[in-house]
Amino acid sequence: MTMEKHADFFRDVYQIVKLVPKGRVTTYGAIGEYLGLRSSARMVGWAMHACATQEGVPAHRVVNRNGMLTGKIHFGNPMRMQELLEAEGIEVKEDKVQNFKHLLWLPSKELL
DNA sequence: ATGGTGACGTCGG
DNA sequence: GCCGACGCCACCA
Repeated sequence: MTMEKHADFFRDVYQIVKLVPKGRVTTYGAIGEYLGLRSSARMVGWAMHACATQEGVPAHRVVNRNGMLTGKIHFGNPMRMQELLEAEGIEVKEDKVQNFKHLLWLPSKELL
């Protein structure tokens, strides 16, 4: 029942995350806004938590609106998220994506 | 039922 | 620019 609703919600979120280009990042709020969830970015975070270890979803490309790696804790190893980003050429310093503004990928703009 | 918590964000001060 | 309040909504004790 509600599980199906959640499943739909998860699918929507994951689908967008999968569209984030390698070497770019997006935010919880941007995803929520694109899905018409107004400003319940928390739900996006909740969805991401549900897929934390799942394959095929580049969860490391989702950061908060300041470009900070607030979800690093949920990657098993706290360093994992940063490593994944750096492996894509993204520079991370003090848990913050450098040049964040330039790397930001907004579904509402770049997606048709 | 209720209050606290959280991968968040906006607004005031 | 930092801090607190508030809005958000699912989850958990």
